[in-house]
Amino acid sequence: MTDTKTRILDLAENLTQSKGFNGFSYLDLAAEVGIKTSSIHYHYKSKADLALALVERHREALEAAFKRLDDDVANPADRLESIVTHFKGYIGEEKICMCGMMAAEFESISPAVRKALALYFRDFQNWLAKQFSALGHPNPPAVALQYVSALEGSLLLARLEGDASVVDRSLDGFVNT
Amino acid sequence: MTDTKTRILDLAENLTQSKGFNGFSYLDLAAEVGIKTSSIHYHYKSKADLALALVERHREALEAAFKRLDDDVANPADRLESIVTHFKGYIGEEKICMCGMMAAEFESISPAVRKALALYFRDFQNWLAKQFSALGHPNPPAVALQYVSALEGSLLLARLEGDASVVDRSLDGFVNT
DNA sequence: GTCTATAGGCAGATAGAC
DNA sequence: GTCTATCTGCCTATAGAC
Repeated sequence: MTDTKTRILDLAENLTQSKGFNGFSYLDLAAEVGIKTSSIHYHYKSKADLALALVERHREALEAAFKRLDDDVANPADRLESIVTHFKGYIGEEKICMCGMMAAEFESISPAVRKALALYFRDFQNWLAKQFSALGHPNPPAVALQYVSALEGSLLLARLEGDASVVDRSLDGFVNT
Repeated sequence: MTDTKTRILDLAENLTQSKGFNGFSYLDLAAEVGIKTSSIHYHYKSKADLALALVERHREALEAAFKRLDDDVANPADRLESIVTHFKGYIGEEKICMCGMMAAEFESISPAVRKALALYFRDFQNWLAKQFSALGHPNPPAVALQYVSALEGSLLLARLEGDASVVDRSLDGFVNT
């Protein structure tokens, strides 16, 4: 039994990934949760507040996922594969990366959310750089940026083509085994 | 003196690149063109019609740009650089690739527009593959996909960071000179 | 926490005059 | 081609009762 506030956030995350943060309304959330829109406002006063909560929780979840991978998976190449598999899973549900979506909606989000988004991608790159470093790459931060760019772009193309293998093929060659 | 229909399309293209296709209204267009919303409807009966016109014109423009580059620029590496410079120019205006933006808005666009978008990216990759082929790459179509993915993703990140060099760095290494 | 009721604004779209 | 006028519907948000 998850509490209402969490259910709202879960739902909002899903909708953002598929339709974009501007692609759903408080009414969509309310209908699905089974309450009224005014009750959604009780939990998140404005939609901008919801956006910030969404990105901040997502960044924490990313950090947690990294920690888990670092603990459970010995090989850096396997860690990368695990992350990619996660993102590939979005395609089957016609979703993309939530933060990639919000980056596309850059013009309509608040400075606070922009900062949180930038932080998300920097965290992502920092962790990737560590993996590439462990794999012996000469310039880990550079490869990390290329990797994130290719991943985010490939998700757009993969959903368009309805083919998750686009993600694999876009990231092929980064890990030389 | 450009005609009204073209001015509408130009304006819609700009707005799509910055705010997204769902981020502007007929009222935005009307105010800027200096006519009423009903007049916009005269030129493009529905917003879905406008979307299709937008993508189809954009694909034709891309083809024309490729033809010009093929004619005017001898070195394939220089052609690629020219294309990248074009996309980098978007960042200063807080814009991204129009078709990348629409790909993010995938869920809210018609099947016809989805098809047109897919065609755009396939054309793009075909031309890129030709350049990589001329440069002696062993697997041109594969590199072409990686290149487009990295380009589209890097535009999202570059605008977020307010730094066009993100695009350069994301595409570094594709052309080995 | 959730409700009812309501506000003010904007969306896409159409009918018909000029 | 452009206008006025208008429709229906949805949006975010708030006040106040329970």
